[in-house]
Amino acid sequence: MDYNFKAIETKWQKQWVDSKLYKVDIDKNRPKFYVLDMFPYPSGAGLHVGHPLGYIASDIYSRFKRLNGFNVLHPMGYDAYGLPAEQYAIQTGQHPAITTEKNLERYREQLDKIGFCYDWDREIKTCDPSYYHWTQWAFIQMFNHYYNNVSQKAESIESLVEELKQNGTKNIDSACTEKLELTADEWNAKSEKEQEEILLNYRLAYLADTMVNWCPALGTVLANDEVKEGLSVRGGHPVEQKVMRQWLLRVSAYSERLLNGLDQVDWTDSLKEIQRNWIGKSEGAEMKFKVKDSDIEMDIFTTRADTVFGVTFMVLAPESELTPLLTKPEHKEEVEAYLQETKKRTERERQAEVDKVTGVFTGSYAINPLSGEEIPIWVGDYVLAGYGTGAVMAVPGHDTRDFKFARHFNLPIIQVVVPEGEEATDPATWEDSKDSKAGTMINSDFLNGLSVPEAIAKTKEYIREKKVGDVQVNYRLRDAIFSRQRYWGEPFPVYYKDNMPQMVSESDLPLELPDIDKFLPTEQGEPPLGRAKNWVYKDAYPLELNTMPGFAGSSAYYLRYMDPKNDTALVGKEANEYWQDVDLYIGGTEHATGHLIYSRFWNKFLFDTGHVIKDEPYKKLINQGMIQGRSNFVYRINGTNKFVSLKQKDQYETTAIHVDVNIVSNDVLDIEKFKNWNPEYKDAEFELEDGKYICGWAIEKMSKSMFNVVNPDDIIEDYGADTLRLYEMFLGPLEQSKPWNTNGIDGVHKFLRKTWRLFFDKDNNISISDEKPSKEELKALHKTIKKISDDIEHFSFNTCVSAFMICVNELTDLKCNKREILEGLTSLLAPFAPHIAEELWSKLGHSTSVCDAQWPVFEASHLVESTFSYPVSFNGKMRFKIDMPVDASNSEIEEAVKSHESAQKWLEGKKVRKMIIVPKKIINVVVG
RNA sequence: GCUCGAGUGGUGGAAUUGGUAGACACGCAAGACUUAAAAUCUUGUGUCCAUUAGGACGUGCGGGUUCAAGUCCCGCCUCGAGUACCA
Repeated sequence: MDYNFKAIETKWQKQWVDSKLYKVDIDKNRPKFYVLDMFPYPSGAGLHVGHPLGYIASDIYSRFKRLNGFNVLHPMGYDAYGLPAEQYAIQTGQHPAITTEKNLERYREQLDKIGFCYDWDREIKTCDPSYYHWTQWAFIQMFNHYYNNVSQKAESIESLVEELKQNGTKNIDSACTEKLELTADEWNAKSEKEQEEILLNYRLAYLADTMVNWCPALGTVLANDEVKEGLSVRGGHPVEQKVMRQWLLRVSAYSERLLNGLDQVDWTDSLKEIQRNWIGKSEGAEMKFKVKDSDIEMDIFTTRADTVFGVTFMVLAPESELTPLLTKPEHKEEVEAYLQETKKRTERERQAEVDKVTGVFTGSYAINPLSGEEIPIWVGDYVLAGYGTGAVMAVPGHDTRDFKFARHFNLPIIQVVVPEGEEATDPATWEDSKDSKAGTMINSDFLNGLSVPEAIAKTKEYIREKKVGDVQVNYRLRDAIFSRQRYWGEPFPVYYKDNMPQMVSESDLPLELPDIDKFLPTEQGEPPLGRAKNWVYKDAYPLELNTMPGFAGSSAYYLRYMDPKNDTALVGKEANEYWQDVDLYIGGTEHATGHLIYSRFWNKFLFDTGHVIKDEPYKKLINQGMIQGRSNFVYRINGTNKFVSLKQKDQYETTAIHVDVNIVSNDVLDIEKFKNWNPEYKDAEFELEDGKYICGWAIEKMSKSMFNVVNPDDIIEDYGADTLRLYEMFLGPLEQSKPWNTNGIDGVHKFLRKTWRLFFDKDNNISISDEKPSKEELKALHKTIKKISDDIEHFSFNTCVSAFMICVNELTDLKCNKREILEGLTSLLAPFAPHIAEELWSKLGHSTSVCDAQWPVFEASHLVESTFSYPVSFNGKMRFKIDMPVDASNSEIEEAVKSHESAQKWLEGKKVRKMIIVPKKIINVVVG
């Protein structure tokens, strides 16, 4: 019996738990290192082989850091609130808490088998009241703060109230829903309720009537990142726009800081780019256009202030407040009909029919503040109410959408920019607008002859001087809608008094989620919490019926891991000062515009209010790739029960049928298992090739319906956890998406067996020599120490596995069983294959865990060679090799090359023009 | 449309700063051991030409820079991801 992975893994997993090997505490004598995985939502399907990829990588890194003397925090928990459990509850009546608990146990069982070094004493569940206590607490803090644009941070609402009392809004520059103008006297004359209403305009957590993404199928509103292409991310149901009174978080207040913070963190460029695009900063000008025969002024935002002389019409969003005000009586009917029509179109239809030009004239005219010209005001649904001011100045000559609109409604087009290398032409002949930002201004009065950037600057200067506008920065980032009309989520710590929201006292937290009999909305259309009995505060005031969204619980969980049992604070000062922030965060890129924005916002808020010491929560972030499925097919001849092998399939009319990948090995079908797989195939016939049935394959999403789901438990059963860990790493670069393919797993399993055999003789007795290792043996080890140390730091785990294979192959060839070498190898291997390493370590005579061994120290002296084998190339093509002493001079090398036997053929009849010698790299002879 | 990333053998992939393209593994082929199978071991395996020796070609395509390009520059093609009437 050789390498018995089952016995070894069971034994050590038990031993680790019993000895609390992975428990961590604050230890001021050692430097800290915090490695975090994005915690999973425990779905009913359990883990498939793709889920642990990132967990294995972070586990390796954690163990590596521990071996290097760091005190490593590596926790795990569950994002336990969520839609699937609730939907299951609606269908079956089963309480989501029960389903969740069941799924969670299954996850734990699967995770335990892989041998992770989590400190389970720090486990977090977002649905646990002792955890969501602090989610509710943070919400209260946000309600009690506003964002001061001058100090660039959150400040208490009391200080704002004080300012309003003293000076009104005069000196206030803050993030708000709407810019208000009030004197102190006006403020002081308001009733308490009116004042509360005004304060909602400033609070960081606020209640407002707002256009929301309403998903009728799910019966709830969704945040922007939960909607893609007009469909809900979960379930793919249509989403419509609707005005509702909802809780929001003023995330937009932090736009600039969220953007700037990206420069301080070590994330991939692509992820930073996704966030930058999502925040969507654009610098431009806000300009006021007076409306003819009216006191109304239209505010518009533009990034192309230079083209203001090319404006030939204005367009309002259908939802704009100005639309009804600017509609003249004789156009009223037409405009109202248009508004009705646009309202009926769903967001999805609107997006699908991007090319369809629609709009209607209001009858009003605006006056161009620069040229004084009168320009018609239209309504069109290509202008969005939610961006900028909900109104645009249309420059059909230089904007594609404006151009289409102008052509469709026969509005004038003026050229004001001549692109580089072109002449001015008649716009009537154009097929498209000229959107280029490089060119020279014409038809633009005082801007004529300037370049576009010069003209933008000059226009901005001009409008400021004349007070017709100002330089303005716009962000695409919206405030996060924070209410969900669901049951399975955190209750808001909010009650209503006189219809105004009030915060539950902090001493009454956590406000626990009540039990209800049915998980559906009430007959009156209230959220499910409307069914809860006694859902009132202090026996008098109704509590909020909405619950918080999924991202609430995941926004500050990394802080809670630092101090998970603290019942007086989210995180205690001592714990926060020791653990500080996450040094390495590993998770999927799908959280780029959701969780990773919200939790950065949440953290910055807590930083502003002095509850945490770091402005950015995640120092380094790595996105592991997605593991796709690799499906297998069998080919049935149509109308028969006969299957033909891959090669022959084109000779017949066949249908490809998905076959369970677990009964296929290296694309060879196990025919007996296939017959038993489905009664339909019991009597199937086969046409083989070379005695085997070869299946076809395709890369598809890993899903039950494609029969391509591979369960880690099965792999562990057949090969062991160490093989699974190594194989997942060996598959390719961590960050790359790739299909799961079990084909190569034999290779890494063989490697582990080969490693085992270095330590044991034929009879499986340990056989270690205490002799001094040879030069070759030392070289093999130290080469590997260097390679592994460097590659782990670069998260290049696949090349680590290769390096181990090379090392073990070399040591096997050298028949090495020297203690010094094998001990070094064992500690190097420990982060990757902890079970076998632990077993070998104990067999080597150690009584402590290999986790606390020393990371081997690389000594360059073992790699020093006296000669180097130079590749010799002629005109860039490698022809032969020549051994030279490393200290050989260039002239010695030149002589040796010229007189070398193999060189004669290449030198014959040619002149050596040059010889390039790169020390310890290459020799290139230029001949001709 | 815009932004970002990637294209290397039959397959997964390696080549970290321009310096031997294809490490390591899978698969395949031949052989050893065995009654047989498994396991293990040995050898070969980019393509084409050549019995061999050897040679030509070769990192999506077309150019360029360089003694030297998978790697740098210019122009394209294909695939993937993100995002979108964002003014």
